[in-house]
Formats: sequence, C-alpha cells, structure tokens
Amino acid sequence: MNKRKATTLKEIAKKLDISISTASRALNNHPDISDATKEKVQQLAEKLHYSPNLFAQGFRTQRSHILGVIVPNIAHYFTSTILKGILEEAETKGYKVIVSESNNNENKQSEMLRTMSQFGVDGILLALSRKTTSVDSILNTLDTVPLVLFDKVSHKIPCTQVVVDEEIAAFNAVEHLINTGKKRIAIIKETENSFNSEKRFAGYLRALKEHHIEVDKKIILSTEDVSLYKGRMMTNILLSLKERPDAIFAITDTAAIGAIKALHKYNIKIPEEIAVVGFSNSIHATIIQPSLTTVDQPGEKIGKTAVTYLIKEIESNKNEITTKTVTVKTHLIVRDSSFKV
Amino acid sequence: MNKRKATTLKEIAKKLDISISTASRALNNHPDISDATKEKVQQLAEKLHYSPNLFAQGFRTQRSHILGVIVPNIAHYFTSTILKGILEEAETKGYKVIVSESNNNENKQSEMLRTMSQFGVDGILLALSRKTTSVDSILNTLDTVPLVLFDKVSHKIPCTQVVVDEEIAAFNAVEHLINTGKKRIAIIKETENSFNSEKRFAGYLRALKEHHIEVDKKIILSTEDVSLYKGRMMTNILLSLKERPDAIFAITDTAAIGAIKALHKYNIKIPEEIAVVGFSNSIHATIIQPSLTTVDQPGEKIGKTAVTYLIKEIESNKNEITTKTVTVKTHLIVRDSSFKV
DNA sequence: AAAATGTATTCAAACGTTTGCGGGAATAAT
DNA sequence: ATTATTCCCGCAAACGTTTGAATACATTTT
Repeated sequence: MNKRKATTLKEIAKKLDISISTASRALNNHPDISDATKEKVQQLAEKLHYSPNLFAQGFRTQRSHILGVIVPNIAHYFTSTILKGILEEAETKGYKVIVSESNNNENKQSEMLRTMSQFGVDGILLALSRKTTSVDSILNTLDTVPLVLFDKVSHKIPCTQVVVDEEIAAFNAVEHLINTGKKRIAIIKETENSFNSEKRFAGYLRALKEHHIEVDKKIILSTEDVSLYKGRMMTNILLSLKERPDAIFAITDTAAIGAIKALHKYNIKIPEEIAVVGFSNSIHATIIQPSLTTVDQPGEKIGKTAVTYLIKEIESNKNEITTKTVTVKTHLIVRDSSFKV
Repeated sequence: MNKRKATTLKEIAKKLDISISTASRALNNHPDISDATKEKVQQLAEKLHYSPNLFAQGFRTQRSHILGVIVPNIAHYFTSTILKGILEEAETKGYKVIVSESNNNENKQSEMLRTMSQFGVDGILLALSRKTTSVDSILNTLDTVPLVLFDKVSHKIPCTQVVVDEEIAAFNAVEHLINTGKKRIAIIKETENSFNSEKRFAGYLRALKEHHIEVDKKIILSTEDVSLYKGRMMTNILLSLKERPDAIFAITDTAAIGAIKALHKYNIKIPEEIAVVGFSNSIHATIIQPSLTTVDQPGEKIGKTAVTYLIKEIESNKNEITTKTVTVKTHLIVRDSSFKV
C-alpha cells in the first residue's frame, strides 16, 4: 500500500558514498564512527525523513517494541483508566501497545496469550478473566515472554503482579463506617475465587475484629457477579431481615449503587438509617444521589507501574522470572452516602 | 528473550526432506503443491507448533496485519464501546490493534499518525481530536496508508467516514419533546467547529421549523466543552430568564446530567416543568434520577463498520482513496426525564 | 625501519519468509 | 515417436537491518 516508498539505509549510504554498515552505525551512535560522518549521516537521514523499517529491524533484532495487553472488558471504566496509564507510560518508553479483550472467557484468554507471544510482542500485561481456573496456558506463555499481572491477579502464577492495597482499603472503608457510629455492617461480596473480593473481605473482617464487633453471617452476602441488579437484590434481602444492618459495604461501586436504588425504593434515609460505601470510585459515584463514599483506585498509576516493571524485565536480558507483588495505595473518598456534614 | 526458539520453515523442510519453498507453499495452500505434501507439511507444522515469524513475514510482504487506532480519550465510555467493536471485528478478520490516545491534542495526534504509518500499520482508524484545525498532517499520512475516520470526523479529509445519523437523531429527540407538549425547547451545544454539534444543532432547528416553532436565540446556549459543570451553568442561565424554557435538549449526556442536577437544586419538577433529553446513552443515563431520555449510539457497531471498511480498503490493493460517508442508525430511548407514564 | 597500536571504515553473513522462474517427470495430444 | 501440456517441486534472489570480523590507513612505540 505505502505509496511513497520509504528511504532506506542503502540510499543514504549511496548518496554519501559510504557503506551501509557505516550508515547504520552512524545512526545508532556507534563509537567506531567519527563524529564527522555521524553528523553527515544524521543530517541526511533527517532530510530524507529516514526511519528504519521496523520489520527489518524487528526481524534482525527479535525485538518488536510492542507490548500486549489483555483485559476482561475494555468498556469497564476502571480498566480504561488503567489502560490510559499503560498507553502513556509505554509511549514515553518507546513502545506500542496492542490491546485485546478476553470478555472474561478463559479459553479466549489462553488463545490470546498464545497468539500474542507468537506474534512477537516483547511483553504481556494481563488482567485475569473472572474465574481463571487453569493457569497452565499462562505458565506456558510465561516461559516464552515476560508477563506482568495487574488488577485481577493470582498467586498461582510466579511473576510480577501490580495490585491495589485491597485489604487495607477495605479495612479503612469499614473502619470509617464504624467511626461514624455504625455497628451492624453488611457486606456484599463475590463468591470466593476472586482475589480482589477475598482481600476486601479480609479487610472487612479485620476491621470488625479490631473494633470488637462480632461477625454475623446473615449480613455477609455473596454473589457470582457483583452487578447493579445483584446489589439491589442483596439489599432487598438485607431489608427483609429481622435485624437490619445500619450500613452496607459493597465490594464494588455498581453494587453499591444498586443498594442505594433499593434503599430509595423503601424510602430509607441514607446515611442516617443505612449508610453505603462502595469500592472503585467509578464515574457514577458523584452522579448518584446521595454521592457515594468509595475507595479511589488510581488506575493510571497502576497502569504505569505495571508497564514500568514489565519493561524493566524486558530490558534486563535475564531469563529468570522475577516474582514480586507491587502494591499501589488507595484512599477513601468520603461522600454523602456515609457521612453528612 | 523468547527462551524456546520457534520452529522455522527450514526445520520443517529438512525433516520432510523437501525444500523450504515447498514447505512455505504447502502451508499457504498454493495450488502448485500436491495434496499429499500439503497434508504432510501441515501435520508436521501442527505438531511442532510452527507459526510463521511475523517479522520475517511482514518484512517480506510489507504487510503487518496491524491496525492503528487513535482516539481522543480512551476512558470515555462511548469511545470504549467503539473500541470494543473495533477489537472484535479486527480479531475475526485476523488483525491486531494498536491503540493510542491523542488526549485531544492536535500535535500529539499528528505525531501519532506519523509514527504509526512509519511503524508499518496496514491502516489507521482515527477519531479526530477536538478542534483539529490543520488537516495537513492527516492528508499527508492519507497518501501513505489507508485511513478511516469515525465519530469525530471532518469533511475536509477525503476518506471513508463512519458516523451516526446525528441530524436525524437530534431531530427525533426534539420532535419527541414537541410531541409531549413542549413548546419552548432550549439547546445546550458546542461552540461551532464541532462536526457532531453542528449536525445535532441542525436537527434541532429542523424539528422546530417543521413544527412551526420559532427559534429563540436566548435559549440557544453554546460552550467550549460540554461537561457536567457547563451543563449546570447553562441551565442556571436558562433558569434566570424571564421566559424559562419547558425543555432542555443537551448535546451530550453529561451536560444533560448537569442540567438535571441544576434543576434538582431549584426543586424543579422533571419532566413536568422542564424536561431533559441527552445524547449518547451513557452508562449514567439510568443511574441519574430521573432516568435520562437520550439517543442511543451503537458504539460497537460503529467500531465494527469502521474496521470493515478499512480492511476492505486495505485488501483491495487499489491505490485510489475512496471517500464515502457511512451512517449508522441511532434510536431514541425514552425515559423518565422527558415522559412519565 | 619495523612492529605494534589505534582509528575509521567496509565486507559479508545472517535473520525467515515469499515468489518468479526454471526444470524434471509424468501424462496427453499429435 | 515426438511434441505439448500439466503437475510438482527446487533454486535462488530479495526484503532492510545489524554485527562480527577483516581491512586500510595513520599514528605511535620499540
């Protein structure tokens, strides 16, 4: 297609009456080349808009300067902010980014890992699909190409993982509720197997324990997918209890919003009767009435650090895989759903 | 990095005692090769997990099977749904997708076009950054690599463009307001130069005209960026008028939500006193109270058709550029902010 | 003056694939 | 029996770059 054929090293070399290798080395600032010729070559290259043929280069050096990213759902706001960070950091480091969606389908995820590594990406950034049970294919690509996990991770995979301080974040959220005088705090979480949900649940339990509040299983609700709809259903259940909770900690903003909608329906005052806290600081958080108290996860920062670690791994040509968990700090944003001034 | 070195055509050829070219042709299903050898080669290739070295291939054929996408802001919901469509369609057609953000910065956009085309993408999908004034750099890349514009387009650029039926959509939205008995309909739009805003404004005007409602400039408000904040500000202005409008058509959902928030503040009944209609069917539309009437833009479909046309252009090796505007249909979703049953 | 050192450049191979061309063998047409 | 025709396959070049090794020349050391 390219209608204007690109200028090559050969043309530059011929015009300057030097060899191709000299031209190549001059552009790569090789110490063997005299400053005079370097100058000449670089100037002519500039003038002719020379840019190396990436395929020839990649072919020769086995380096593509492409990063692969696989996420469950790109249209998820938090994911897209992470992606924003990934794109930005990758660009400044001189890498391009190929993006794929697994749609929370484990097979598709495996397939993508395979095609990406065979495609020749220099490294892969992966947020696991929900319920990734078999890590075999991941371990497989792991010894082919550097891999960094983020957001949705699993300790079964020995590689660098970038996550948020889930447990602490949840602890802080619940402690905040306790500090506002709440004593009977329900939680809406995911049914096991989710790294994030488990951590958040652990934070919830620790907060209760440290404040000597006993755990009541009746107000610990689990669901397969924490959606808005499920948030409503779960709060309906909570409202039907003899002993209603006085606060709801939802593992996710959408569920929290579902909870708020359910509470609205029964004309329950938020936060006076029942307070609500979410997790993610989604864009909805300030749209909903009352505005939602939630923990802010710095998506862009997660993306950037994930890229940083991945590139570090790529560029240190060590073949050993580093397994290390990087934790990014969150902070609680208190809004009207939990505390009114 | 790749620790396991990949199998090459050479190895396959040697093991089968045939030439490399035969192996290559066998895998590419070339008619010159007998079914017997094709079978042999393909089986062995399968067994050895052969996959062609993409760099060698791209190097040789000058085709990368990579599409470049440039969008203003990836974290914008509508954009991310388009991206979803792009990814899906590209994948089924055997293309990878490189994504970049222009951050609504025209210079960055130009820079990206340049690096992408020199990188060797087979085609580029572009949503223009806000206020793209100089189309030179775009015209420049246009004669280097196939280009398709989507969502944010400009008729100054001769290429395939995929858009939504903005004018009709706006017409329908405003007509809907008229049908519910509204007679004094304000509009919150962008200050010129925006393709989308102009089209929507045209639809607004046509609806008024066809229903013999005279245009009142006092309730036609423009702003640089149609944000939630600006939506509030604009409705504050509208509320300060002697003759208040009885409906507001906001060119964008976020502005519409800003309008709703402002109306809430003054305890104005929606839709009885003032109805509100937005544009985009963002995820907020059902979160806000009352739920927002808005026009639904099928993001995924836009993405898919954009890819379809781009690939068509790539694979027809014609060098001529086709200039054609493809319009994707929208439909109005009526919710509580304009019509209560 | 010969040898050693250093500097700047060139040679040539290699990466893995595709593809135009040529050729051998088998079959069909004359 | 000779000539066409068809069917398979191999040869070799080419894509543009990088890089180890060789070369040429100038400079310094012995």
